[in-house]
Amino acid sequence: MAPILYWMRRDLRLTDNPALCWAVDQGRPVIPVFILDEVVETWGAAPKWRLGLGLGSIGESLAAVGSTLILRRGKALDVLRELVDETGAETVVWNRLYVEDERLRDTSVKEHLRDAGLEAKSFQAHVLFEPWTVVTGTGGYYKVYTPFWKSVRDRDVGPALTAPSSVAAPDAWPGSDALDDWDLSQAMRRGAEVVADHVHVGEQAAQSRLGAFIAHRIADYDSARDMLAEDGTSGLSENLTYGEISARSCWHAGRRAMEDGKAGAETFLKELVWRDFAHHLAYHTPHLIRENWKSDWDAFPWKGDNDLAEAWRRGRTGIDVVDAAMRELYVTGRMHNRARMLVASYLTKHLMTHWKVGADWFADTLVDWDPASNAMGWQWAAGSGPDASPFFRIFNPDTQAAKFDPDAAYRKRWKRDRSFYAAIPRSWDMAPDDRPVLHPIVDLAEGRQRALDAYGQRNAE
DNA sequence: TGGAGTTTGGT
DNA sequence: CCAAACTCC
Repeated sequence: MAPILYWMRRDLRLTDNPALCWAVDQGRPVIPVFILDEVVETWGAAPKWRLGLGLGSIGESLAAVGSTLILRRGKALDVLRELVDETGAETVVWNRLYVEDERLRDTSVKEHLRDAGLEAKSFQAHVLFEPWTVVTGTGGYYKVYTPFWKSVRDRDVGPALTAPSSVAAPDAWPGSDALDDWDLSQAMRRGAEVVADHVHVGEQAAQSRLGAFIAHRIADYDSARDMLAEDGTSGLSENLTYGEISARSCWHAGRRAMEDGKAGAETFLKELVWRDFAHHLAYHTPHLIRENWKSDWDAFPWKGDNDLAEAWRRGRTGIDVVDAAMRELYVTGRMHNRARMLVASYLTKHLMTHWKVGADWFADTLVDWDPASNAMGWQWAAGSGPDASPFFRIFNPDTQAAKFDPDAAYRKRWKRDRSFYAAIPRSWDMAPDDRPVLHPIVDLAEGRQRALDAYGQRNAE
């Protein structure tokens, strides 16, 4: 019986996995494959490293249901063709993605497979609402979040699919690379062993994280999620980006919490929909990822990468909360959402540095990096994006810290955390006895005014 | 999902 | 004197 190739990408789970479920339901052998392909090769260091952990975990999960994850490296289409030749597969299935490089790849793969007489099927799994299904009254796509939210919040997302209890194996497995040979940690030239203490890898970890969040934290989510020192967020971004849990599972959990009268539940649903909105925008306006969404920002006198940006990266700006947040980033591979907004505002406004510099750095260092959310977030902060904060909305890091870190617990925690020195890029050659930056590299009032002046000048032109 | 400076209306 | 309201950036 001809096996089905299941091409895994950002869907490293068994539960609520439409492509996998469909394949299993055909009653034919299924061959799951992950390809280290032309798109994945472009990822930054931390995402690649974290991917390796995720692949290890889903490999074990697949083994537990009688299957095997095949690992191959190469151009996606070439590898799939080879596998078709090797296994006699007549069908290839996958779950859809929406960012341009992924979408161009997938469209081309589908075309070529069908031209070769194969069945190629894709499924919705990564987002709650596919970009082309959310349409404004005038037939366009949404550019502002709130109307987007209102148009989707009452939709039925369908039930989550149960995980297959067994996955039929082919008579013979095609050859597979060894995960260790890919050396996905190679690019991570900083302390992977430090970050490893902070990641929650795999489907089980994701589900228990969701469970704990719903049970203990969602009720206070509204206010607690903004507090820098509190564990008030769901922490699920890391799992969602690799598809270790489905957005739909999170959605159902949030809806149930809302029905149980948990106050913060709707805010959690809104955050899930922000993630969808990012993919909506990335699909309809692919340039969101790399260029100013509003092209009139092309004329803005951004500084490119520069010494101030380097101080920002190294957590040596002299602004306590900014430096703390950058340390949190290296040690944990993540950063509190409020801190992300704050360091992004600081880099783009006070340091007048192009948002791409920050976005690229996040793409290299975050274990929860998501191309759509990252680009949307940075453009929102910079003012160049759709539904963006107006440029004059400049966060004062000290004021923000006073509001969201009132007892300075967050700032103190990361100032004192010595593991930072083991977690930073080795090339930085920084040591605990380095003299701390006590004086801000840019005065907050001056930086704010300089940014406002540049904005005013640009508007006057 | 602002901040800073000013006005206002209460003490 | 102070905080809420308001305005401009």
